[in-house]
Amino acid sequence: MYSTHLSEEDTGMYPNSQSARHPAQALSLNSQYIPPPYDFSGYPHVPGVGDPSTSAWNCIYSPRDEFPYSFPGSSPSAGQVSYTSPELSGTPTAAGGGSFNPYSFISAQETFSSRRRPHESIRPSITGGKTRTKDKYRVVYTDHQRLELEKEFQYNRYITMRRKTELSLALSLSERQVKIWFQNRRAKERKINRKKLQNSQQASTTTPTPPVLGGLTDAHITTSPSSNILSDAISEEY
DNA sequence: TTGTGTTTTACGACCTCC
DNA sequence: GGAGGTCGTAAAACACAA
Repeated sequence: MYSTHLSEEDTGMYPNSQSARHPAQALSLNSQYIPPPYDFSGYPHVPGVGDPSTSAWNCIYSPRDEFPYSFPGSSPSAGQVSYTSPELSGTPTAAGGGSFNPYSFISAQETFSSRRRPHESIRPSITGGKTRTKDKYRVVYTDHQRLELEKEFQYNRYITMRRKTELSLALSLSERQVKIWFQNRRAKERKINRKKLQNSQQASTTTPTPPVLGGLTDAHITTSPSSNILSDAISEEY
């Protein structure tokens, strides 16, 4: 039923995927995309989660050499993603001592887990494993994995090759999993935005009050990593 | 419990771009 | 041709009301 070829990159399907092109520069959706000037001195986008100057952000996301794109109307400096949800507002502890794991947001992970409590038995130990097999159709990512992916997503809707590689290593996921997670995450955001747009349209037709989400359109999700949409979405989802 | 609805991984099909 | 994009979907995992 399902092909078993998956996890190509676990076996090296994309061993050196150094594609020259970035999707954000090529896809049609790019009509919405405006590469902003990036001046990420530090990592200002997740105030509640990481103060670049004091937290693990510093070492992990140290000067992002690779974030050539962002979202229309957004500027990272203005884009203060607010992890308003309790789960996401965990304060990252200083990066875990010594060993190479730039993603040790221990407390964040813990707080993140308040809602979902995936079965331990199926927790992914996917490193290099197939993920859609008969007895393991899909794995459930750990809260930590999801938190880090989410943070990256807040920073940028489209992950770069380099960050994908870094994340996959740090989170013990394959690059393919990271890529697909981002695809799914964008789809989720579009879905949320569509829903909100519908709701606001309905509201505007049924009530005299102006729509709260003025100007919000799906396409523009894109607006900013720090958009209310997203914050809301996060709040809703986690 | 269990039934039901929603969310989360993962994929295939198809598209665009280089 | 190969990479990654969206879209639609399958099925597991999960939440929650009855």
